[in-house]
Amino acid sequence: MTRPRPEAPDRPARGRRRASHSLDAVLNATVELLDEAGEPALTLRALATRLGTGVGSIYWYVSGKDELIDRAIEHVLGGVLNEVEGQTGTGDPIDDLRVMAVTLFDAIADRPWLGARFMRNIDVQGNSLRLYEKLGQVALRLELTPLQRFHAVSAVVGVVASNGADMGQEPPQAVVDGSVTREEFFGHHAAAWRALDPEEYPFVHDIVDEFEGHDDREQFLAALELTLAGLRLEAGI
Amino acid sequence: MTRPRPEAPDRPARGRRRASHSLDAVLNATVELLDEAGEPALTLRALATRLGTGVGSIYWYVSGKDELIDRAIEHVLGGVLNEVEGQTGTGDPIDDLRVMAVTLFDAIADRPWLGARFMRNIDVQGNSLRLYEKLGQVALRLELTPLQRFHAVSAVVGVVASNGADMGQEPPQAVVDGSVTREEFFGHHAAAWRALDPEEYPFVHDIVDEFEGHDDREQFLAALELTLAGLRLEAGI
DNA sequence: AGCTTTATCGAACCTCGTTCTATCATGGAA
DNA sequence: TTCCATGATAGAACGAGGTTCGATAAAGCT
Repeated sequence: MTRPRPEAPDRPARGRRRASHSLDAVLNATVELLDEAGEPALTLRALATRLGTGVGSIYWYVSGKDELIDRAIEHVLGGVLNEVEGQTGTGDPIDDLRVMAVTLFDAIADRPWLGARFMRNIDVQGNSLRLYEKLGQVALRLELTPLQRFHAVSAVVGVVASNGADMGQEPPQAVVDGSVTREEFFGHHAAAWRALDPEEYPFVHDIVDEFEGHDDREQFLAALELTLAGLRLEAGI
Repeated sequence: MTRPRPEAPDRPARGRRRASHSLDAVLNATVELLDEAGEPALTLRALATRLGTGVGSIYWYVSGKDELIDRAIEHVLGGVLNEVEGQTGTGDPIDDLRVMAVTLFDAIADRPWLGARFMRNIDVQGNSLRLYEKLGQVALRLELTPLQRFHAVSAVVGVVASNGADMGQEPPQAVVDGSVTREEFFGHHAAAWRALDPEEYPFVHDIVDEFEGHDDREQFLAALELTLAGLRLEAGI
């Protein structure tokens, strides 16, 4: 986690006199498109159409599609940050970490496209850095060396990102046309797994039932719990 | 983790009489391109040129780029599987899990492009499933419920994938032109972090030294250790 | 009134994945 | 041997997408 970005020379805050579009409008429309149909739906032409403008205009606010997405992520992360800031309890640090991690995860679950890039690049200044900091401040309350703390926070972010990224890739047809439900989709594969040789695939047979009815959130919570338990042990509390 | 693929109707094994190209050749060239310059370098035209053939030919072996990459991953995962199969010790299950996870991670570190898609889609039949199974067989030696086992293996895979995916996105210019070394790159951002208000960003200041000199592998090992410690606790050993 | 900066627009360009059609070799059937 | 189905190849053409460019207008400044 926490790899910085090459540099994003933020445009000088110019006075938007009669701004028909402004960066905010572009970002809002971007988020709309992403929410509605995920990353593939976000094309510059579609965005321009929605904004009632030309493609070229977008390039005045943003250097390209990459920056567009990065800025959109920062945009929605602002909301998440507010949510997280409201819940910095003063109780057990591990419990606080859990609450914050779950909040992050739920935000991603709501916007699967976030999962793909989430927290992969922490800019200097920005909401992702602030989120990282907020998480870390809880870790400051643990009796750890700075290195241990760095690793601890990275690990927690990793669990969120890893399980969150998973949500970003739902089965394609199931969503588009409703021909196959999620149950059918997983059921189909579970059946294939059950058909495997039990001698050769004992583990797959052992967990196929759990796989068939598995819930992404529970899976995330379980992974988080393991990491937090290890952390509690390391901190000796 | 472990989301199955929509279905890959594997082409019937036809006799390759005087096969000038064969699926293997295509896959090898694909892996070469990916190794040399990552995913963006893999275009069908570049692949065709390297094979000394036309783009259309590739489509005879593979249904499209997606399947091409999936098959390429399966291709290299075969080697990883062999490595892993040689080291299924009979000692402490947790130790065995660690060894296998580290082997997986190192394989990804060698081929950063693997990180992005690694284990995101576990096909029915295939090396990724076999790897998953191998990991799981170790977990079978732990006193856990099937659900706990399912979550445990998913968590371990998640740690590998999450930290492995991180390697898949090194700073771009640093590799292309050697104008900026890795040290300079991280040093630059560390400096920016140090310039932040210590009151507002106490955690960032606490760990900035560790960040500046951080090592991806150590970070992965630390995260893995936390998960394994939690697992050991859960299994009561 | 000029001139510069800010902002907009869409045509044109280029790359890429994919499709389509033409073509050739091979191998068995007649 | 001849002929056709099949295996296999090649590359032109299509369409979608990101990005560049030049033209243009509106707003501020001198």
